Amino acid sequence: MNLKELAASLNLSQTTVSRALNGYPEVRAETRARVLKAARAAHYEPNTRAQRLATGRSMTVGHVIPLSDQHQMVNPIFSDFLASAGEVYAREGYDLLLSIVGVDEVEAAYRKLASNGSVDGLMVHGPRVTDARIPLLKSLGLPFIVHGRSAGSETCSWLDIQNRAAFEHATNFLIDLGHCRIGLINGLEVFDFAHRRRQGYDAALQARGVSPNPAWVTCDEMTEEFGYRSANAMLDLDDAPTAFLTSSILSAIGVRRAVAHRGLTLGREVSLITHDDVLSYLRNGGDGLAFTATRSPIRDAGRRAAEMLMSLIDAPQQGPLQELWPVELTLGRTTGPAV
Amino acid sequence: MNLKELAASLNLSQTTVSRALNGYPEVRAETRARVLKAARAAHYEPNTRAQRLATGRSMTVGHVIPLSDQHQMVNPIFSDFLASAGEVYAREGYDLLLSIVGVDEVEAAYRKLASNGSVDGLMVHGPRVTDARIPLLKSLGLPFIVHGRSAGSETCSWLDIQNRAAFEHATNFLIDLGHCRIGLINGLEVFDFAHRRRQGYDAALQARGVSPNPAWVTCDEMTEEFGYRSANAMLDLDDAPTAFLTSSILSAIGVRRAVAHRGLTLGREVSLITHDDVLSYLRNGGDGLAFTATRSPIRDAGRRAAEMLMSLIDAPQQGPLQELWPVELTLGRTTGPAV
DNA sequence: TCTTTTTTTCAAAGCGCTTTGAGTCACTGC
DNA sequence: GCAGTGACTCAAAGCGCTTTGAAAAAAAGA
Repeated sequence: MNLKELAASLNLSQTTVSRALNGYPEVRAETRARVLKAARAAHYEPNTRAQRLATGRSMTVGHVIPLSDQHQMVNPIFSDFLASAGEVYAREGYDLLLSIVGVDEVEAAYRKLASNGSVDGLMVHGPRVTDARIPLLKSLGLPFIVHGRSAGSETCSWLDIQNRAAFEHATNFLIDLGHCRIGLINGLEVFDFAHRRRQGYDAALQARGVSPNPAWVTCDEMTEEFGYRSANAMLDLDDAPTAFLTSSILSAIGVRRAVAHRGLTLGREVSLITHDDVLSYLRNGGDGLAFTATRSPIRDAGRRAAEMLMSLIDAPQQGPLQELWPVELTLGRTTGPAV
Repeated sequence: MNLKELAASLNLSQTTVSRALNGYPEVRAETRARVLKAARAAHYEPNTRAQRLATGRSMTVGHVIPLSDQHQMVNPIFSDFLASAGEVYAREGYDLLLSIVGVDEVEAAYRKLASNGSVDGLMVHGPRVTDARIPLLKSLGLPFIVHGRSAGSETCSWLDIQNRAAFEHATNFLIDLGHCRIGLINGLEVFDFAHRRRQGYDAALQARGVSPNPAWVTCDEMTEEFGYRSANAMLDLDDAPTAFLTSSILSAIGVRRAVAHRGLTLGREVSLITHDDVLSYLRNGGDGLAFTATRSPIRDAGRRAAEMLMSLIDAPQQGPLQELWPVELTLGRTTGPAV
């Protein structure tokens, strides 16, 4: 059943039926009711392909997820981010086009999405400190939101959290507890979030006159194993850290394993603060998991970023939308005074 | 730049240009080269909306991800499954439409996707023991692949692993080690995979004359916390299990935490076998994580399921495609003889 | 009653592509 | 010299919808 047939069955023109269905005012209430009833009865659904061609809008937003080449690894925050963003899109009648591409095909993917018109807007994940995608997207003229920041993002729209302040705060908190050997188990510092966290860590150490040590800092994909390995290696040092900062709760779990394996206890001999994206299947809180953490729910970010994108698509000429969210430090059971 | 303009700039008709670009034979090699060169120079990309309307194919596959209502939780396997499936789609020139919907809107979502023609095929996630989606999709006439099985899936296409056999095997293995109190920390048994795993567990106990105990079985969303809680509760019993089976590595990590918390060691006082989907950021193996596990990489499943779907879209009339993958039991350091 | 305004409906022109059916042109072979 | 064959190319007809500009019908005003 298509519009033409539906119109014929009602003895109306396609125009009238289309207007009736789309809520235009130039249709008598009685006629509209008749049309809606018939449409429902016939299970009529307008063909999206035709609709999109006719309107020139694709009613689709694109998420391009870069797949890190070596490990073929998908950042575990994506599923939660996508889930919450997806809800917003669905509510607004938009489709979500997910594009999974190797890290060096990302640029080509954006270019293609833009030029073949298959999306009305884009979400940018995992921005790097300097990121070729930002200038590219600016030049393409498609609305986009960056989840995070990057060089050149002053003039574009983004949603980010205070990574630097959060880690500065966390580091200070550990120093206040008497720790002066603090390990940082960070994400890859080519990524802006990790770079900023490092800056916060460095700044706090410097401000408090605590001397840094390169051996106390590692950066990599934030897996459990990476946390375990890093903590193990650092704990083997003569001047082993007495406290750790991790950039992901998965790495924190790895640190916990390394610590437990040595018969030590988090919050006693070793302290740990992790960043917590509040992943739905890795809740921090109940039952003693309770890492002391800088918390910022990724789902809230996904939801808000999607809303911002919708708004930008509706009114592309509006100035850049930028939101910088504060991050709270929540106390768990993994921090205690230095022994 | 659109086809019309491109054709005009070349003094050719749209037909010829279209044929040249799409590799049809009725074009002189020289002409084709000229067209391709001009297209590249002008950064021409055919408008997908128009292409899809004209061809009647949407070149899109839909993944509908049900969001469990209570916890708003996304199964962590989805991101890996999507990533690997997405690669296949990209390679074949298909888009991936991701639809995140509440668990009771799933049916409506499928119905809509089918009737407005926005996808050429569908992937069905998380089938239940009896699942209304299966008969619905059969009636809709869209190609689809079920990741898992369900009542009525005998006549449709699916890819599944031997859940029942895997857990029967694992249970037998534990019994062979002398364990006769075995806890099962399962997923929600409304889901087919969990139901089958339970069957395997039950069957092994029965066959070996080991008496079951309802207190040794729990089912829920497979979080870390759930594993921790379940193990804790069971270890508090007078007749506490000496071994555990878990349906997810996350729950296994929770069990490990509970066990460690009591000063016990996995592989010594308590044994543990987990199912391992080989999630990219939760590798089992290196550095002592090494759970004894029934392994089945979810990425392989995603890739293969996507290939099957592509094949089904290309030739929808072909008989149902069904693959049942064996699951291997790999030894780690978390199993040992009962004490 | 007749014009003017408003309401309601319509025919037809796109949107940018693919594909059909027909045409042109240069070669063959008889 | 002419039909017969390939090799190329083209004009035009969709695909199913939205939207414009115009017309018909109904209501209002003079």
